[in-house]
Amino acid sequence: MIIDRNSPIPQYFQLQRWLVEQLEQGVFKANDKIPTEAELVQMTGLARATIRQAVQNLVNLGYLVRKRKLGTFVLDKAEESENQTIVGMLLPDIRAGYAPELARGAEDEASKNKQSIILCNTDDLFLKAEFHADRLIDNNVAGVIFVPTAASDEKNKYIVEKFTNKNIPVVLADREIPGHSIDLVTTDNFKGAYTLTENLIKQGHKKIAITLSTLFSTERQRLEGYKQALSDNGIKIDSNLIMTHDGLYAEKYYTEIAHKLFKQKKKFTAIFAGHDRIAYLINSVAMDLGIGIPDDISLVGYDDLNPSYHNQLDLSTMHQPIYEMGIESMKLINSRIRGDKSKAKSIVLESHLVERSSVFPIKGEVKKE
Amino acid sequence: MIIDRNSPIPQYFQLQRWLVEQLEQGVFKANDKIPTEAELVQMTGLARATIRQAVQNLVNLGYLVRKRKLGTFVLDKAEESENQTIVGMLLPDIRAGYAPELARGAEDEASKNKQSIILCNTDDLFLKAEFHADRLIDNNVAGVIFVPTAASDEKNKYIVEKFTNKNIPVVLADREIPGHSIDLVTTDNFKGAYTLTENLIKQGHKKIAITLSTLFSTERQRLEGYKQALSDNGIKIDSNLIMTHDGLYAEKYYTEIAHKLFKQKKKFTAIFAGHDRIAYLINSVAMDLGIGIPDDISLVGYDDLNPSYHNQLDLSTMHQPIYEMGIESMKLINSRIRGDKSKAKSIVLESHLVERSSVFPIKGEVKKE
DNA sequence: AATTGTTATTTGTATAGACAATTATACTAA
DNA sequence: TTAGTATAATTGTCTATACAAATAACAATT
Repeated sequence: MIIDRNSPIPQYFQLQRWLVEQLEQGVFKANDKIPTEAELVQMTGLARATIRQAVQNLVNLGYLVRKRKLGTFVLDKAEESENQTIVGMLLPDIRAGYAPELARGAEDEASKNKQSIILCNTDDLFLKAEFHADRLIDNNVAGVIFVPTAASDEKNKYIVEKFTNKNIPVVLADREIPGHSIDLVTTDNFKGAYTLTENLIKQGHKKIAITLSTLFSTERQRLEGYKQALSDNGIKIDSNLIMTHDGLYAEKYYTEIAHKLFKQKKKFTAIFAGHDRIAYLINSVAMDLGIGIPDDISLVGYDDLNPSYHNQLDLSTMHQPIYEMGIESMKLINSRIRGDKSKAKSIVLESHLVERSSVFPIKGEVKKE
Repeated sequence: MIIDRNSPIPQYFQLQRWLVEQLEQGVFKANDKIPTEAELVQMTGLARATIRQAVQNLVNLGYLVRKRKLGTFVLDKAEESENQTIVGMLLPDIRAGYAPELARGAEDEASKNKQSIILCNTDDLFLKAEFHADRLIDNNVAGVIFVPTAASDEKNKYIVEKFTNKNIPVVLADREIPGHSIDLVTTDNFKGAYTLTENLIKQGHKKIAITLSTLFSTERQRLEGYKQALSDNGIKIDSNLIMTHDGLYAEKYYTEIAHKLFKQKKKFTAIFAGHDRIAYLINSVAMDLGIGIPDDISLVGYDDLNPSYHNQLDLSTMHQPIYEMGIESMKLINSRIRGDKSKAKSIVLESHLVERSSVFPIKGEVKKE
């Protein structure tokens, strides 16, 4: 029996639930006609007004459409809702680093599905991320692409859970949250840094300085790759050459670090900058100090940002497919929006070395493959 | 009388309209209790079920809340709707030129009001702008910030009208649509180019080449400013030194143009690049050709993009307050969203000259102020 | 002072029946 | 063939009535 007249649950609501069940089980399919009100009266024994109340609610909820004289029909939920969704995107700063490229990749993929992206700048701060998260939830975003902030893993997890608690899927882009299994699209920063460092070693460099921030999983992994490459090549790790700091990227910091490094110039022949922006900054400090790159010191970066803009430096670097990262993040979030409940995925994209002219091979020391 | 029983308009709908009218006229104010169903039965002579139908619709539409035993109350529409709005932003490419800075300014101002921004890349193409416009309308944006595309004025107007026909206000950012009076936030490109050109003249340059696209109002105005400055200083305009093209920005074009220019090197001493990206490209062509800037040729740009990134060139340029342009665009669209019906405004922000070292003063020719 | 019970008020759910409006379809007339 | 017309099916609007459920406010009890 469809309706239990002794239940405390309102009968119109019982009917409503039953109808939704039929829809979800595919008994009534998209564009099908459901039984007429008269038929439902027969089937349930309810008054027509009660039937109408249930059906009206489902019309309001977007499950059904009524057509005069024709009957009541099932709306194609997928068509109506899967498109036209809005996806939130939380990234550090749309002006800086790889963010524009990432946003563009995501937006291009979104456009294909007639989706839209709401863009939020976190400046890598937990509080801003939280603020934007609440707004995105209020705006009923269907999913979120999140570049974790510089805050602790717990705090980043907290942001993710704000969404997942409301059944809004989240995909992390670029940076992971260690110890938590969440969908992720990134590159292999360990491997990339390993390759980059090994390339320096092959060109005869043994004393390689590195400078980066420890706040982000990506840069920490690059540090590990660097260390491993040194170890594997029998080079002792010199902690004086590892200049980490635990703050956000700021010109002031890295200018200081660059100065400190150059003061002990004789101790190293190459610098591994944590990312391209650091590399460009180091280059400009070097110019100020009259140090030539690559003549005096070799320099590599990581990211391969917009090389056309600052091709005066001609930086050797590890190219990350940022645009593709945006696309893949969007594809993954879409599969979650469509209801893919499988366990968390990590999509790891391939980086590749881009050799330009900021590395000077040390004569007589170049190893052959 | 509230209800006209002879009208063909359903009585529940008449009542509904009457209630909305009362709400809008402030007869029932926010958080007020409206008459009970019993009272409305008395007032209208309708059956309670009909009353309920009208009230239920208004509950669904978010005008009212029902509270058992207490009555039915007016929701504070303003609180619910004025904030939480979404503003659309149509710009050429979030990766390129001033777009990131503009987007960030707009987003920061939006955040203050708990608004969100949907970002769309038009690539300066009419068809993409149209596609995104439809999506923005579907997403019920409350307003739109639009950087006109490279298409004709009529086509850009058509995009604007798509929105205004649906009562969605539009603010143009940076570029205007000549001949159409629409809210605009920009800088004075004529004056800026005039100042920039005059500065070159003061430093002894008389033969100044210029290269830019004629597709955008901004660049056309810069050309006019350049011409006027030459005329006012008694310098004849040499059409051989004006290299315009009527396509979108593309490295290929400007590389060609730069090569053409440098072939007739002796005819000029300075180049006015239509914007910074062109300037950086010209610089890199010059480097390839072994031409020194500023030693052989002086170079100025327009925009003052991210100078920290490519400070090898140290470009003299006209600084445009792009971030502020984003903020002001957002403020203006918000005043329209809040219902400001006054006539179209043009907000013109101040640019200023940034003198760096890409201009070489020609000895003995420098004029004094 | 705190708890429990009662009452009146108001919205919530439900029935049975009537007529109106709309429109796909079939039929009819030009 | 086309245009108009009737008809039947179906949803849309409306009435009158009844009882249920929730709860603020008050009263009674402990």
